[in-house]
Amino acid sequence: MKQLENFSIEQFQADLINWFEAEQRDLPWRKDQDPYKVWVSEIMLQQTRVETVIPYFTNFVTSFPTIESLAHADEEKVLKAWEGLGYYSRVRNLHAAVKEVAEKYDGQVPNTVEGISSLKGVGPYTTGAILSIAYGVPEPAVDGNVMRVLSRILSIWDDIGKPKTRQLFEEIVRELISKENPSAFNQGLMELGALICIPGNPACLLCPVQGHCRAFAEGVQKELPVKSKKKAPTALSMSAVVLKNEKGQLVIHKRPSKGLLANLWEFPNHESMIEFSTQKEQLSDFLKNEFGIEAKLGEAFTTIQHVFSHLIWNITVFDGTLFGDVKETDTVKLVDQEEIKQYTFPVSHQKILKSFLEHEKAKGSE
DNA sequence: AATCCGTGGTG
DNA sequence: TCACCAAGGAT
Repeated sequence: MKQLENFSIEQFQADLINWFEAEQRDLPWRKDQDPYKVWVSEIMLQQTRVETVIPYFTNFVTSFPTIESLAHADEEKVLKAWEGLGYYSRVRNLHAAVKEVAEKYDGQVPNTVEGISSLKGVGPYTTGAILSIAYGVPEPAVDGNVMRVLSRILSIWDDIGKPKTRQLFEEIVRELISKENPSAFNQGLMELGALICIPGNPACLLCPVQGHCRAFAEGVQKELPVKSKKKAPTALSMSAVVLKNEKGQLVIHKRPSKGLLANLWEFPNHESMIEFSTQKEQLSDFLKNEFGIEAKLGEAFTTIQHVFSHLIWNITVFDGTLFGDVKETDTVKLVDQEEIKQYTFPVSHQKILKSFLEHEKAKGSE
């Protein structure tokens, strides 16, 4: 492979692994090599920072310490343990995959590429990560860190935003990886990317493999990796309503099982026209048509902006009072302020609830 | 291949 | 402030 010509592979492996063994962070998923816990950590770490994951991981493996316990756990509780982490299909896929492992593999996480990669939510990166870390199998685990680090070390100018580029790096890692310690090698690359070879201003003076780095030798480390820009998120105008009955209960709705924020609960809301003057009428029609709800809508007591990776919600939030009763179903419920804690809400609707409670409090103290 | 899918931290 | 981003996968 031409990218590795004149590259000292064995010395690089040794320098990287020695550094990792000496300097690696003390992280909760590094206390043992339980394949289940390695798996959970890798799913949580997808597109999510280590500091964010730590408390979620600790709580999750305490609540669901084994494959069996997660396989038999209630869906609502599993989702609740993920609340606020984002990318909620990860936990739905993890739950389904763990059930499959419990049934098909007698609770043993597979140790082959075919077995692991066929599990829901487990792609090329996670396959390599579990195999190398939990089982010591020399498979590449190419994530954003690995592409950034190797782009610099080998001075590779391919766009890491392109799917094809990941395959190139997998081929490179197949030749580069330590067969003796693939776990430390793969984790070392990622740890280096997280601590030293960071985006923007890499700490090259502290780098254990500086002597191997072609980008550093050429002084172009800040130019790498090449990464194409992503499309800007599109803004959406939304209306939402916190509806209360005479008992103080609130109306909540469960989102569909597919798509954005699947299976999470929310306050009734819909996309609305921008004209502020007609928002309340639109919302009133929506409530009647969608839920058969008759209500007296009050004031728009707050506006909330919530930014997703590909969307921006600008939500105008009304309060309101129910007329008569609401037909409760699997997807529409009336809950009091204690019961509501059992339901999983996206952060955007947590903001709505918080704002509503402050609004009520302020009204009450007038 | 390009887009969808969350959230919170950062310079 | 805001553009970028962080241990990706599914479609």
